Amino acid sequence: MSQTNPTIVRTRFAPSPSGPLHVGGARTALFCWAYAKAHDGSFILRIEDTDQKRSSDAACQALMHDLRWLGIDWDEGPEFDGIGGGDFGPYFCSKRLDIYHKYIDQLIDEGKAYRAFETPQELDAARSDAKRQKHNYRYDRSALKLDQATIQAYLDEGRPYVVRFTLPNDEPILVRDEVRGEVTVDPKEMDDFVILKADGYPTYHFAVVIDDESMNITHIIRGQEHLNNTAKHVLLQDALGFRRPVFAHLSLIFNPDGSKMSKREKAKAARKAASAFLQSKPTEDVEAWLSHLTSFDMKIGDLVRNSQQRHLHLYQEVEHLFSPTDFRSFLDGDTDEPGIAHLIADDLGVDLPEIDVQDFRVSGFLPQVLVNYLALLGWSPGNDVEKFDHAFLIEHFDLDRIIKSHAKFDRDKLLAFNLDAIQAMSPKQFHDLWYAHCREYHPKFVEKLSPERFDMLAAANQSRSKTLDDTVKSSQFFIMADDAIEYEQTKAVRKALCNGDPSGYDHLAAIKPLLADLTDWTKDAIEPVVDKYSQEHANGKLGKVAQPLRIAVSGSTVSPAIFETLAILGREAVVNRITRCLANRQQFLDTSNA
RNA sequence: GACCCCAUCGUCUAGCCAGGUCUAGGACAUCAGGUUUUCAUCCUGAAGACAGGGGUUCAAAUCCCCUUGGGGUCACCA
Repeated sequence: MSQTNPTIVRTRFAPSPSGPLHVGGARTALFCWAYAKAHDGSFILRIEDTDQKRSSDAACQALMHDLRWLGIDWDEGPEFDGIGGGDFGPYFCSKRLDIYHKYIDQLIDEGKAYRAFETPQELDAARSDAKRQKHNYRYDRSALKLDQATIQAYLDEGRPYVVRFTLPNDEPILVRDEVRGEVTVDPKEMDDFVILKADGYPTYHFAVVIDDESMNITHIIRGQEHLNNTAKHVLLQDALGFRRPVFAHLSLIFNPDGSKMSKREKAKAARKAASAFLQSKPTEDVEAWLSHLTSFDMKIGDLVRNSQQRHLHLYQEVEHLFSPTDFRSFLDGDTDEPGIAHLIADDLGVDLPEIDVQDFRVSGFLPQVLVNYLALLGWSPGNDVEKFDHAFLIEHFDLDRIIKSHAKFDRDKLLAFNLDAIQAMSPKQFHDLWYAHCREYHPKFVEKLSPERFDMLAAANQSRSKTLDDTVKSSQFFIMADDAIEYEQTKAVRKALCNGDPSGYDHLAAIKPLLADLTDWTKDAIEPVVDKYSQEHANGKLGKVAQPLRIAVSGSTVSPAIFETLAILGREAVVNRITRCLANRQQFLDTSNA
């Protein structure tokens, strides 16, 4: 874009602190940030907390935490973790009420806005009437016909009112959008919209216009859901004599099935899991399960530390426990409360779809990978370039390569990118990251493994970790008690243990003393012993011996490379587990034949 | 329903604005083969798209129109 005047680029991300940061919001923030940085400008974070009922400080903190985790730092905005501040504050709408009121008064004085006294109920009724008669609802401007004496009388008696903006004329409204081109909106599609709510707070439309002007915002990059609203903003800017910033509206991100990515996804998945679980249960069991669920202590802090409930959100400040009634109405689909969805999912051991930034964090995605992927979802640098970092974005990002069509979120591709990034790390980098992830979300891993063993496990897992979390899940047997290992009743396990002559069990019995006698318990010492054994007794087929060993120590056919696995577990655990596996031989044969 | 936006492999996209070099390129996923002590990797290969119809033009994935399909907005939410 040609910048003819030397205006300094200023972009802003203006989220509402009413919930966790959604990937869609994160992408908007990323694009605002990238554009500002690419043009030597400033990126501003402003908290749009004009909805008193839904805003919370905890959500705001979580939001900023997520932004910083992604590496999206703001030049101006709320102070947080060493950044923020600035000369155009306050950066919370709720602290700018006097500014809004000044402009509201101005508009009323100039006859460009007026007070209206209808109640929300009256308006709802009028709206549903209009809907029934199949025509579009527009506010009928009856408050405009009120004479001054009546208005004064209403004000004197303290009747609540809103302020509406008077639509100026019938001229089509032209919005220039950097990604969509010129969009015209017929004012007949709008009505005298509310700019000040009865509680004295401005609506989004009003606050955003005032704030963007007073904070010198030059470029407004936001989701396409605001495209229609932009006409209102333009009208307001004209009425107030404000400058008109550059607009760029981003298309939305969807689920692979084409549905909108929203918190409802979590509720849907949790309900599905619950109904599968409840299917065959008698009524009393359902009751018992519900009361079991309500017994969780929902205090923040504990929640996040508790690995069983690691998905529960930082932002949630739940004062009271959910009641069985809450759960029931959730299961009936009357509410989509994500807290309940996570409780159910954790209890049932199912994964919920990741839709919020923090979901991706607990799932073990790397922030730079998420940023890379998100940038690619709606923007393309061209030339088949796909992998890039923050610095590349700062260098190359611009509005002209923003994609106009909607995109579906492809989790498999994200996963592939994450694996690539993990494999590209140095062993030390991976170790440190994996350690931090375990300490945060799986503290038992850090507590139960000695540092030496933890280090070995990290090294053994790096190249097979699609996320920081998936190898933690598949490595549970490393921290289990020897007698807690359960042998999977699967075809693969049976085959490895029972088939052939000698069978896997026979090999285990034969190799056990060789391992028990090993004095130097390292990968390099174990390997030749097992290799030599398989040369002599299994036609050199290492798998014939390795698989039974793997099952004996882990309970399943999946683990890191076998010699590393044995080395990490230690001789005592390995021998114990082989002994126990052999002792279970008859029982295993009986039950697996049954 | 009204208005607005969008349309290239299953998915994300390059190519489109400045029409020919496009028998449409890449990535993820899929399939086949190979490597490997399991899983995951890794290597090689294959299959796979210009939504449909009209124009404009010597020439259209590229420009225009219509249809169809998808999405968004229509709050004292943002």
